[in-house]
Amino acid sequence: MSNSSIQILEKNGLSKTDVRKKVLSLFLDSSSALSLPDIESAFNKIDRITLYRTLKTFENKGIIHKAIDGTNHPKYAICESSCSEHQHYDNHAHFHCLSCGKTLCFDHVANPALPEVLDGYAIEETTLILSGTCRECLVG
Amino acid sequence: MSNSSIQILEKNGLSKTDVRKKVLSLFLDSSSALSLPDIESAFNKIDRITLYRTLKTFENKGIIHKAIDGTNHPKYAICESSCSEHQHYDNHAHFHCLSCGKTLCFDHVANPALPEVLDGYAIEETTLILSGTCRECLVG
DNA sequence: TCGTAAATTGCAATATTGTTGCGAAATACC
DNA sequence: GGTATTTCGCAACAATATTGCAATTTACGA
Repeated sequence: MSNSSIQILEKNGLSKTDVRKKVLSLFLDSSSALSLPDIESAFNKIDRITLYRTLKTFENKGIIHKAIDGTNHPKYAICESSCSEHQHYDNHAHFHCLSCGKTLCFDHVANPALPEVLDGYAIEETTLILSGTCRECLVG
Repeated sequence: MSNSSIQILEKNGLSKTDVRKKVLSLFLDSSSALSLPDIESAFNKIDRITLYRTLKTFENKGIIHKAIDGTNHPKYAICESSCSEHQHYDNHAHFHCLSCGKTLCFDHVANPALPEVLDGYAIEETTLILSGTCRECLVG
């Protein structure tokens, strides 16, 4: 259990409970976005309901963000350090591997910028999903 | 019940059942993408399981396509006429209204083109979601 | 138009995913 | 160390999705 998970909890004014420390460590150690079942199966015994609430708390605080990958199953990943309770700045694309199912943050690919108004529609946010085959699966 | 729904069924070699004709008409008449509950509530009595299967059949045949809008709830819309059982060509963005929840096809906004390989990842498809406030809600 | 084979529908049962309330336990803090 | 507050974990429940199977409907040749 890394030290930084405790630091993150402190920084965000969250109490340092076992569940939070464990889940946060998992995110810090993981290179891909995690779904609720992913997290559940990473521990031998963890309450699903607590997990829902923990993820919601983390998301509200700007510690993790939803990684939209088009699968209709929410996944989460650690946020940029600039994210806060008040605003997320995770303006990057996510890559979804159709072979292994993993979803990764592509921090180096920004979501496209669009005019604020398009055909009378107010565009507040853009989300870009890339899908294909990841490096590991290509090497296979 | 429009005539074209029957034509579409014939073109795709599907038997012309009541459910299929009704659901297809609804799609043809609708300006926005439809979720399963949307369709369910449009008719006074329709079996949910049949609906799941009908949508899957239509999707496989290239009659409708999933409109990914980041909500984790699948929605569907009528495909381009060029779509077939073998290949979908619906390469456009979808707009999701955060106010009324409706999702629309933005046929005039193409999904971004990306290199086939990026950092060792094979990109097979890109998906673009625009979210904001739709025309109707802005006026509203 | 009728009869039969094949496909589709709708019900039952079940699995999966997500939510709410509340008492028990853990944490924060004096 | 003791107490107020927060969090956890169980129970119950709601919503969403899937599978098997018998009954109905459709397609189609006679």
